[in-house]
Amino acid sequence: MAVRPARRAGTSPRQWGTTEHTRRVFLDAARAVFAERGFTDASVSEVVERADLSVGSLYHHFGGKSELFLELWRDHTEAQQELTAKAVAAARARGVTDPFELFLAGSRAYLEATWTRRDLVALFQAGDAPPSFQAVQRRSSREWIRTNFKLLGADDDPVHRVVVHLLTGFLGEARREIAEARSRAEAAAMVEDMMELLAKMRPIVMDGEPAERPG
Amino acid sequence: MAVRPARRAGTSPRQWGTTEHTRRVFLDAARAVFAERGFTDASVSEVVERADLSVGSLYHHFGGKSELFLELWRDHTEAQQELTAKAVAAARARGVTDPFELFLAGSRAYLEATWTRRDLVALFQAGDAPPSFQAVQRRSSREWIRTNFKLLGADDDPVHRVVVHLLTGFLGEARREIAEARSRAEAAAMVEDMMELLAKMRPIVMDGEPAERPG
DNA sequence: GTCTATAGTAAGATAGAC
DNA sequence: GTCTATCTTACTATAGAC
Repeated sequence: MAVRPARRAGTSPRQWGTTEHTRRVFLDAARAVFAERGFTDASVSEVVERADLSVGSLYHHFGGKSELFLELWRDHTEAQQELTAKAVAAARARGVTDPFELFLAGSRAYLEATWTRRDLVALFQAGDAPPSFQAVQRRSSREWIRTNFKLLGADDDPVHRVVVHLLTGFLGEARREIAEARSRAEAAAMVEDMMELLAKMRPIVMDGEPAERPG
Repeated sequence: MAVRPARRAGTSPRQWGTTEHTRRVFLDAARAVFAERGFTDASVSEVVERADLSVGSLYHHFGGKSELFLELWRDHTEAQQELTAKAVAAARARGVTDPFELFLAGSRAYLEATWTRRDLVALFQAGDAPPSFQAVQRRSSREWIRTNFKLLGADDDPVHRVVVHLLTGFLGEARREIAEARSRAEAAAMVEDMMELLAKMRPIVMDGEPAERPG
């Protein structure tokens, strides 16, 4: 933890934080405020107050309330996607080749990561967000499914889009439920239930392709 | 169509609209404005202007922007639910008893109704809505599935909730796609594709129960 | 009971000094 | 890069005519 530069010290020469540090402080404050109040009811002033910085600085770094929210989301999803991609790579290294099995491995990692970040999961799944958010999220998850799991080819027709939505919707809603568990153990049990359900979706997703025989 | 009472006519005695009429005028204006701009970017003033009424009147009848939006949604969903319930009743009258088949019959009617109301479907599916909306919508669709289709019993555990979400999410997303079709014919074709996909969800929804034999 | 006009308030956004 | 002071917009509330 870096110590925040002293402020309001008239005697010492003014010290400024680095851009990276300031952004981090703003994002941490935003996480707390948005998680507590949701997007609409959160005020820029409260974030500023909590960060012990100024409105102008926030606008300098982010451009506004919506952009701050989106930045928080980007941070969060990047971490999640990295985690999932690693799990898929690990499964592949163990010799798994069936695409749906790889998808399941990634999904498990994704669901298991929910509990430790449950405040953010609940926030982004709650639906209270800037106007553009749902569209951004939709684009992002479509891309994510495509690049990580390569299950649905490059087709971009309505039915394929709905299948992708079905998967991301399922995972999102499962996370929402897991985020509300009362203990880490309960959350772990819910992951197992959800994985069982997800496994049943093979015929919908794979659309007639037979499962590969193991080893 | 009732003729709106003349306004700004200094000579004739002032005529007022009835509450019912005024509400209707506001709701029609709100439909146009919200459909064009979404919830956040729509302004109360623009709705008032389009309705050719006053801000105070709007607040008198609805209480605010969010409530106006919710009222519009209620209007819309009530109509949809009635339509769906009728289709299920009709199927039952034809002798259909398999619960999943009844569910399919209702879903078909629901999807087929999309095209003529595509502005509202797109609006409510877009995700730009007052803070409380997603929660309201979630509660409503859960109840709707439960009362109309009686497929999932009274269980209220996480897995069942996710299955319900899977169904409503699927139907909602399917509608979003259908609403964007370029012609009524294209929309009709998409309904068929979506119904085919939905039929594949039987094993997930029915959870092991065998299908009934026809006849 | 219904409507108009107008004032109040809150919060997002910006300008410009340091 | 940071901050304060200020602007602007739009939701909200109310007084009072008809």
